[in-house]
Amino acid sequence: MADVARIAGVSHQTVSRVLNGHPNVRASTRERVLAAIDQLGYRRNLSARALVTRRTNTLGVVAFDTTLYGPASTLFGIEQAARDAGYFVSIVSLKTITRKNVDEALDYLTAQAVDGMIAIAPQIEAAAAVSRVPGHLPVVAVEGGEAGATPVVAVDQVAGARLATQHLLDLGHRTVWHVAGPAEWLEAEGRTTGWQATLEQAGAPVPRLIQGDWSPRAGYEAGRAIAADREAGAIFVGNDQMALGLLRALTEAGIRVPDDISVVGFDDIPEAEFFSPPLTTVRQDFAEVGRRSIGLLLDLIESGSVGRDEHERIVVPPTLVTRKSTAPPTTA
Amino acid sequence: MADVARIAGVSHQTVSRVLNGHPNVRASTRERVLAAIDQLGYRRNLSARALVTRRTNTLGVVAFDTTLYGPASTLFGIEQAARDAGYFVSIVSLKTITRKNVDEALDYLTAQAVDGMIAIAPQIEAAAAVSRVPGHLPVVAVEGGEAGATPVVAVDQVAGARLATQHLLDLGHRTVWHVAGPAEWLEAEGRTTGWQATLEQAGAPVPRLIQGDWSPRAGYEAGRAIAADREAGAIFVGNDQMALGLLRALTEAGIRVPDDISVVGFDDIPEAEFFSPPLTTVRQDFAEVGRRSIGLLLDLIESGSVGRDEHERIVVPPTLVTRKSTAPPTTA
DNA sequence: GGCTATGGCGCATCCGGTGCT
DNA sequence: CAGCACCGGATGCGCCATAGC
Repeated sequence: MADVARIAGVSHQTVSRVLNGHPNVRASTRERVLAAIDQLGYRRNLSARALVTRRTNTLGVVAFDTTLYGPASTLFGIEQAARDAGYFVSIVSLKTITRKNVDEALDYLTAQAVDGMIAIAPQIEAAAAVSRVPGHLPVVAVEGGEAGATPVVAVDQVAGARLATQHLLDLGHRTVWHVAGPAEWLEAEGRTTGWQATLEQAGAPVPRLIQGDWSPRAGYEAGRAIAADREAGAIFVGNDQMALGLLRALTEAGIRVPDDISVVGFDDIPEAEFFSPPLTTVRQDFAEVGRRSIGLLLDLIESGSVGRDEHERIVVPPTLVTRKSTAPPTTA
Repeated sequence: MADVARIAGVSHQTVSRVLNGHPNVRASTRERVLAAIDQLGYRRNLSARALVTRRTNTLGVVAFDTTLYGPASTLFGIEQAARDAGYFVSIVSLKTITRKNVDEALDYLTAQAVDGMIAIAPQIEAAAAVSRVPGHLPVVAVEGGEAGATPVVAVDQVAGARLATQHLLDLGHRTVWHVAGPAEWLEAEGRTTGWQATLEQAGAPVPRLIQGDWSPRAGYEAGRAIAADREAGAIFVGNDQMALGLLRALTEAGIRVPDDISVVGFDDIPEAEFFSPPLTTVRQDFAEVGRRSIGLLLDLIESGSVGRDEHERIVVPPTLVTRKSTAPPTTA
């Protein structure tokens, strides 16, 4: 910066003023400074800047299993939005969620002195951990639960499940079975809730819940069980991956979809359209979730508040994508 | 830090020494300092530290379409390895690759004064851009090409394609068709090369290449074309997603896999095992790629070299995963 | 060997100074 | 002479390194 000042024939503080868009600089002076900066290829030292401003211009993100389509997409949206807003993003992705794990991750980001944090906290344990971050640090939970005093941005899982269940009911199915995600996941919980509520509201019987773990394998096993007892005519599966496994199991058992059984998934992964048959599913707008969470976080940061007073909750609506895996029941 | 020093009854210098694991500190003093740190919940200011050490302890990663399984997995591996090594990671993910795009991303990370960079550069354009980063900054390209003087860590695409093609040949197929990824992708290029070389080596005819773009839709269209002219008996598809679309198209056309046509994919995404039929494919160890690239980058950083003298290239071997989508040809 | 004092990293910012209207 | 636009000197952020005790 001293060099720039010398070349431009001004003091280094004038350079600083130009850099920070301060008003009290004559246009011609600004030009000269800019020219010198350009000539030298100068870039200011962000560490020094952070030292005095006490802001690192970095946002921390804790994510879980970014190998899955949902988290990866959300992360992607977050990163885009943050960069557009001029923030750097530092990420920690965890394969498994344990209390220790999450605490370490939050600690890690705190050590880095991020200006704010986003935790993709789809599990109960993670959501709880989020509420333990140092009190002065703005935090937004994505897909977090109601618990704790952290602002949340989430897709409306209950509404999504209602969409799926109602769709099957509307087609004329007597009831709808459900293959759920793991119990610790808030999303699984929301979807189960929506499914059950819709059935009860319609006066339909609520079949026993089938537990899965999001994996295609779990879906496959659920499919085999369903194929074995031949009770179900319509199934709402907790995510598309499990739906894939389930379709596979039904195919192997000689059960035709949608002729014998209708299937609805959740997520609308890019592959879903090419399943056999193409999957009717519930689409989540992950990019929007990313954008909204960054928006909320930046509001908190810029307002200087920590946002834990009035627990804000932004909900993004999902939509139903109808394809070929659902049809009216064949009255046998 | 001054507070810690006061509580411990030493100078702030001694605190610094304890923090940096300096040897010349009496054990009892160290204890006192540690106790004081603990009591105050003190964390050192990394900006201040970076200012004087000129190292930010941050690694930059540029990735493309982290929504896809491959990039997401690689990124995950990188992040894990970096964190294990005590580095923060700052990411930029790009949806599309243009020269401008990539340059901006690299610029962005440079501005952040990262200690080193990893560019997941699977496209020719991206690989070229990588060679333009400021000369003093250590860079490793993942999935980059031979061009430029940047060290590279990559899965051996040619070998993978050979595995796939040879497998089909060994089953007795007269030749193997190939649905390739987009031409600008180095991975697509490598796979095509391996496929063609294997055919030529075996004295098998080389069918015309079918172009795809990695998407299930492209695979679907390729599948329709193949179903229409009924020439192919064995197909090596450039990735699993396209293979899914292709399987779908074949199914619709009443072609049975593997009875009528054998299909091999590439990637081994988690869903592949549950395709109809379960897909024989080539597995890439993305986590290993992530680890190796971080290892290489840290070597460069710690050796103070920039590593552009002897263009190192680390190659990770892929493996064939045999499932149900391939079988000997039915001699009709 | 075990410790303390001093200086400086590169920046922003307060405050005070110059020249002009 | 008041008031403004513009600019520079000094100071300190929290840390590490060097020299000294």
